[in-house]
Amino acid sequence: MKYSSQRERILSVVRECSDHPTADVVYARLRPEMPNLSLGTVYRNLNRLSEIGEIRKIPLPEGGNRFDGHLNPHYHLICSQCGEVTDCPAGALEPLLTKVQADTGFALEVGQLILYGLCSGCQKKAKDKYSQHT
Amino acid sequence: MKYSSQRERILSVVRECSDHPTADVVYARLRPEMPNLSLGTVYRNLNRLSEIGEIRKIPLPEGGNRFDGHLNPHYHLICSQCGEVTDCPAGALEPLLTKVQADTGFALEVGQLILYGLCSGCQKKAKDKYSQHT
DNA sequence: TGAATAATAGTAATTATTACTAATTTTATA
DNA sequence: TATAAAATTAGTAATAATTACTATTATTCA
Repeated sequence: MKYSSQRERILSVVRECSDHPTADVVYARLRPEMPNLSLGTVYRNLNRLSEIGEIRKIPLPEGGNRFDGHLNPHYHLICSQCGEVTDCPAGALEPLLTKVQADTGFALEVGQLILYGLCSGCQKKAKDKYSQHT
Repeated sequence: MKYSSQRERILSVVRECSDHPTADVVYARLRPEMPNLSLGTVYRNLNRLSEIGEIRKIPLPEGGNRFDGHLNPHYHLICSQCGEVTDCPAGALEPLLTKVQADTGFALEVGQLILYGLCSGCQKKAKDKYSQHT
């Protein structure tokens, strides 16, 4: 793989952001400094970087992908309501992963462990909505 | 929600198949008996059925969704290589769900617990590939 | 330095999905 | 049972995210 300044900046942006940007967001953030950067280049490089393990790809339940430049073992919680992606340290999950592996023969990728549910904010909102009617 | 024969058949097909079909597959399976069924109708109904909890939507990492008509508590293992979706009983994971919930305040949807990794078949293939060079 | 190769920009194409609208079906009621 | 209101459908057009294509540009290493 040859060096390219575009790829270097794309990697930097993903590493510096902690908000799990989409390809589009990475593109928007780089446009000011690289006015003729192409969106296709962003997609191509995000995919290659995640293939070689420099970053992680996070598929969203509602479609689309986000990217994560932090490689420390952690998993992702995605809120089905607001779409927020939260990081959680993987530590507590190690025994579980071992168990799933033993039970199923499936080699789990910790970086791809994604849990869907409702974040505490949206749980509260949902509760408040119901209590209006009581 | 009003009754419709299309929705009834769509639900049946998803319940009868254990292969987690996509909207496209459901459509293809119903076409012979309902020649002017519309793909949009299939999408609309699969989404509504999953909203009301009659079926489950399974987002794939590579994009696209699959659907599951089996509501017993289980989670899904998705192979990053071949895309195969395997069911696993949720029993083994209960402690995990409790722990994640306690740690993060995140209300996990068991039906949306999706683990990505390599299935045993693809692990074997990958291993065989490497051993050619040794 | 310069040939070989990889990467890019810009555009077109693809894929899964949703939106739109007129016609049809369902349902509750007279 | 007829019928009016509302939901649903078929068929088509539109959208969104992503990939493919190609001529040009940048990198590499001999």
